[in-house]
Formats: sequence, structure tokens, C-alpha cells
Amino acid sequence: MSLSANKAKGDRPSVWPVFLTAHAVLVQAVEARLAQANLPPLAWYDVLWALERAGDRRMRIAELADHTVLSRSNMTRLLDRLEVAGLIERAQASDDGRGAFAVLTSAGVKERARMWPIYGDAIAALFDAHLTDAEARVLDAALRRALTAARTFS
Amino acid sequence: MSLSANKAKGDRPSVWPVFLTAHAVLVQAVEARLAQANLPPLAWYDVLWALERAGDRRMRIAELADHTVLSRSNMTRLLDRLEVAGLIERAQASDDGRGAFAVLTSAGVKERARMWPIYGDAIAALFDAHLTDAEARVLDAALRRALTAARTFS
DNA sequence: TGCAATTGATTGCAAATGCAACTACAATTG
DNA sequence: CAATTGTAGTTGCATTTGCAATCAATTGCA
Repeated sequence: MSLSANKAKGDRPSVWPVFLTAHAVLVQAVEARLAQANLPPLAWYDVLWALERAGDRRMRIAELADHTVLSRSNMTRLLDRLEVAGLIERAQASDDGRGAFAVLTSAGVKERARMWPIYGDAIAALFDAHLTDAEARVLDAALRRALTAARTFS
Repeated sequence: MSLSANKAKGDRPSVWPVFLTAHAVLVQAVEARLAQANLPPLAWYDVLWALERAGDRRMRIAELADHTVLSRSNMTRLLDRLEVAGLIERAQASDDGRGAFAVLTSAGVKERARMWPIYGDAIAALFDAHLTDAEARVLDAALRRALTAARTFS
């Protein structure tokens, strides 16, 4: 009976435990590399990069929260820290009196550029290097499928 | 140049972003299901299950921390909560005066059993259901490879 | 043996998170 | 167009985390 906890309902062993552990270990390793280089954490990168890709370097704050899979209050405070660090600014939305934009500053652009070499190398060395192209494609497709399914659920 | 942030060094698009998002969304969805059923969070399950699999239902606390990829201080406090809830007890290690065991109580066994149906269903529905057997094998192998590589690094 | 260095676990304190109010504005509808 | 209902973002508070310091016990070694 206790075997059940190892098995998917279907009865092949589930990949889930490995998925969880791999994530934990990899993220920890990446964060360690960033910290060691005196760079801010991963979450900062996500926000900066999202803003940089947005046409005018600005994004509505709820949109950002969705994008980075963070709660809104969480995003509010993350933006507080980024603002204190001078990497973003807030701007009133002209069309909606309640809304605000997070706007990337040029210091923000620089900081993301400073992070990328370390972050990119970490991803490459710790993650990508261990996947063949074919595996990468499978992984991508599978995870996207699970992802969108989980999203339509909630 | 800014494209670089999308690409693995190798220059195929990296699966990393999807990996991160999938993890975040899936874990959130699973936690939501547990919470909705008035069950404790995922981390509790990990500890309870690890203890249950250990022959004598006990494990050294550092060993547990390693197993669940948590810092030691974190584990100390997680065990505090589990102890308050009556799901584990602490026991002195006989061979090492500093050491302590976390010991699963029978209430702990019951609680894990209570969690499993919800947790197992969640994994099955949100994750496993979206992988073919072949994909599952690929995923498992690839993640394990990255995992052990990352571990030998740190 | 005796003393420094190491290890297992915990603790204090600062930072980060989650959740439930709360404020200010916008949209709906009667 | 007034009154309700909904939405964007922030804040208070309790919980959780991370890191460095601490305490006790063990190990290494001169």
C-alpha cells in the first residue's frame, strides 16, 4: 500500500519527485552563482527582462505579476526594492486612475546586462548542457502542455 | 544582442524559462488543492513520507534536510511545527550526543495517509496526465542528469 | 591527555512571503 | 446619474525563510 505514494495513478513511477528536487537544486545552484558574483536574485532578473522586452520598457504591474507568477502584493514589494535600487520607476497610467506602470530605468538595463553573463552561463552549465536537442524539445513540449492545463484549471 | 537572454549558449532556445514557470504554476496548483482540503502544505508531506520510508520511521535531521533540499535551520523549524502538530517527535541519538532523530508518530502516519489521495490525484491530474510514457522516461533521465551534475558542483 | 578545529542542531534577527483588509478609482445597472 | 459591484494596487500582520552566531559535543592531532 505505501508503494502508492511512489506511483502515478496510472502506475508508472511518477517523475514528479525528480521534477521537484531538480528544480530546488538547480535554482539553489543558480542563486548561489548570482550571489557569489554580488548580483541580485533571480526574481529581479525576471522582472528586468520582462520590462526590457516590453516595447516601451514599461508594464502594468498586474501584468508583470502574472508574467512572473508572483502574487500582486509580492510584486508590489519586489518593485519597491527594485525602485529603491534605482532599477525601475513607477508611473501613473494615463488611461486608468488606479493603474501604475513599472518602468525600467537605464540603470535597470545595465544591471540586467551585468547579470546575464553569470545567469546565462549558469543555465547553460547546470541545465542546458545536460540535455540533447531532442530531449530539450520533448521537455519543452511536455512542460508547456502541463502548464497550460494547470492554468486552465485555476 | 538582447536576444541572447532567450538563447542557450549553444544557441537553441533554452527550456529553462518554461521549466521555471511550469514549476511555479504546478506547485501553486497542488498547494491550492491541499489547502482546499484543509491539509498541510507539500513540505510536510515530504518529511512525513521520507520518515515513513525509513526503516524505523526515524531519520537524522541533517539527513532529512538534505533529502528534502531544505536548509538545516529551516528543517529545525519545520520539525518544530510538525512536533507541535503531533506528527513527529524528536529523539536523542545514542551514538552522538549532539545528534537528534526525527521520529514519525502514528498520528504522522495517519496524516500522510490522509494527504496522499489529494496529493496523488493532483500530481496525476496536473502533471502525469500530460506526459506519455516515453516523455516521462526522457524527462526523468534528463532531469536526473542535470540534478546530479548540479550537485557535484556544489 | 589537552586544545584547536569541526560538526549537529538550534536560535536571533532581518528579510521575504501570503492572506485578508483597505483605498482609490472604474464600470455596471436600475 | 446614484448606488452597487468590481478592479488595481498597496498595506498590516502573522508566518516562513535565510544567514550568521551560538551551544554542545566530537574529532584530530601535537
